[in-house]
Amino acid sequence: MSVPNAGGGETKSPAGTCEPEEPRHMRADAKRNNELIIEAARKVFAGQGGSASIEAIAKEAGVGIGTFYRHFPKRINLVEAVYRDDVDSLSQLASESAEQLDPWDALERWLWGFADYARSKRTFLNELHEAFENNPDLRSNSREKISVSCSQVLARAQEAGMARSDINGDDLVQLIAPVCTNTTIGGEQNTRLIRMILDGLKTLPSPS
Amino acid sequence: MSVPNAGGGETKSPAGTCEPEEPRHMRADAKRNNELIIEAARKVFAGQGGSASIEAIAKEAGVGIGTFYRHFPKRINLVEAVYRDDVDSLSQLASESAEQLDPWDALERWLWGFADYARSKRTFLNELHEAFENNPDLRSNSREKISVSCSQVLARAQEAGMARSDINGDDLVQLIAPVCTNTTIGGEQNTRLIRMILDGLKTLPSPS
DNA sequence: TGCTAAGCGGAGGGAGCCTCCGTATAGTAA
DNA sequence: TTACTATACGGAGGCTCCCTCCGCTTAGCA
Repeated sequence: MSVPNAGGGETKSPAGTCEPEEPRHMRADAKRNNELIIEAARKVFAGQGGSASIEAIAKEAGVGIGTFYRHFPKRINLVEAVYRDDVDSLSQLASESAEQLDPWDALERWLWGFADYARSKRTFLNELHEAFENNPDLRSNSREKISVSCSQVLARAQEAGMARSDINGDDLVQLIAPVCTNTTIGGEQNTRLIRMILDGLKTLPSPS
Repeated sequence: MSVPNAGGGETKSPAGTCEPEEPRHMRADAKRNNELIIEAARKVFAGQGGSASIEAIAKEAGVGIGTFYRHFPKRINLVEAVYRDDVDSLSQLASESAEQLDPWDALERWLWGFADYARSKRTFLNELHEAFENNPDLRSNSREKISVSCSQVLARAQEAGMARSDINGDDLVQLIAPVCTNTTIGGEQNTRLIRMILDGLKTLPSPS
């Protein structure tokens, strides 16, 4: 969950020097609205694309414009928050799947989750690109997190002999992401291609 | 020179089926304004970035808003026109250089011209990306044109024994473009890197 | 020289972004 | 429970930008 304005201070007060262990209390209503806005933004971006108006997002979230801007002073802050939240969800999905499912099912569930994530980025690639430019760490940190999550479920399946071992998490992510973000690949084709990748992943490498 | 609304018809009339040999007469003032707008847009985009206002561009061009929209009904049409014009300039530069200069100087001059072109794209990469999405042919056609131009000057230098022969136009473009579009590379560093590439290009391949 | 298709230009409607500030309330202390 | 206040809410309104519309102007032609 990303809370750019956490700390509740006025916009003018310096926020850079706060002690990290004491993230300053946030009122329950503020926290709830923050989550509502991110959830609404995800929905509206998916429906209307990344250029959707802030008014529409605030309305969908059921909050006023003023509240919106208190939480996300710049539009880019919102894009970033939605993205961070998506990436965090993927990390969580990896942990949950690993706890609850057998190794192959956990891997498959995570990969489908990742495919959903990647597909959802198609509608606001430009905005995301801008967010990356605005904050270079965002890209590298997220990439790292995703790679770790993928490796987590993949390694478990590999150790159980359920997935081929000549591929790593990064490879897999690089293989699936483009298939999902490419706008010329339709939904049905996308699903078929990912199924094929999964089948390949399940197969032992052919002797060269 | 790109003239999206050439033919002077109403916006509603279909423009896709025109005969290429008879581009329908365009009044001299219209042609002049079209060129003025593209030139102004290049200047304003370079100074203010791709999100510069259309008002600013029209003002720089010395034309009214109405005139602007007669020439470029959508903002994206302008981005496309500027880009096409840039690419055409590169083609022209290749031909001119080949006529006027010795093979190596022609190659070098074209490559510096290409570097300028690529650098100028940094300020409106997002807009360009949008234009490519809007019109997929734009990307492939432009890439092809640039590749041809580069090959034209490169081949001449190679035939004269002034440039190594184990590299082709596409390679060279792919090598230089990222160095120029990368926003983390400063102007001075950029120049040094390109000089180094040029030196490498002049050198015979080392035996492996 | 006069005609007219083509082009010019800017007022103004509409939409979106963001600020400002009066009102409401969660959390706390007594 | 009550009273207090730091924190948060919300929307009117100012600003900017996009684009349309339509009356005025003029290049090019007969």
